[in-house]
Amino acid sequence: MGRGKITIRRIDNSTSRQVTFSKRRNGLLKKAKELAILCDAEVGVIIFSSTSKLHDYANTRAIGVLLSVNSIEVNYGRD
Amino acid sequence: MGRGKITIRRIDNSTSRQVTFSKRRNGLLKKAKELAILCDAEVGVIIFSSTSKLHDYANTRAIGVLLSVNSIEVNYGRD
DNA sequence: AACTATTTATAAGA
DNA sequence: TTCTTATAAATAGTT
Repeated sequence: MGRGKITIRRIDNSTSRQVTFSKRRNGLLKKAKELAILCDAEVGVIIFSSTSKLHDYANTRAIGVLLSVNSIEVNYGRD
Repeated sequence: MGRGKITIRRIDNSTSRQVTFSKRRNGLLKKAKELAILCDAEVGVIIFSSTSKLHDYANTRAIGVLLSVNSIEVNYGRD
């Protein structure tokens, strides 16, 4: 979707890769939130950029907790 | 996107909600995979439907491990 | 950081 | 419930 069609393979140009990362990250998080609301689901998204930096997460208690520390005993689910 | 515009709020009709869930779940996972490949990122998506059933996850070792059990000591990150 | 031509996702309908 | 299609939304390339 855009001025041209692309193939899904690693973007070599670092600048383009960063721009695309930023755009698509936002799009993914938006869709995750929409799915959660529309369908009453719990949806979690975590994204590490290629530099291992955590960029974002959305909507699920357990994931939020999980990401706030590096090593933790977790219990997954809704109850 | 579709025959009509919708507002983002919980879909009351159970059947419609299920249909939308199925469609959007697939869309979200596809976009997650694309982001991971295009931008060389690690992207994880987990989705619990409203009945607490795990539906899917995509692309990140730690999440895969995490979801395979219910309670586990995890170490998050890329190394 | 905005714009817009196109592609892609998807809401309804069949 | 799987397939179709009109339309909304995301986004690739541009400015």
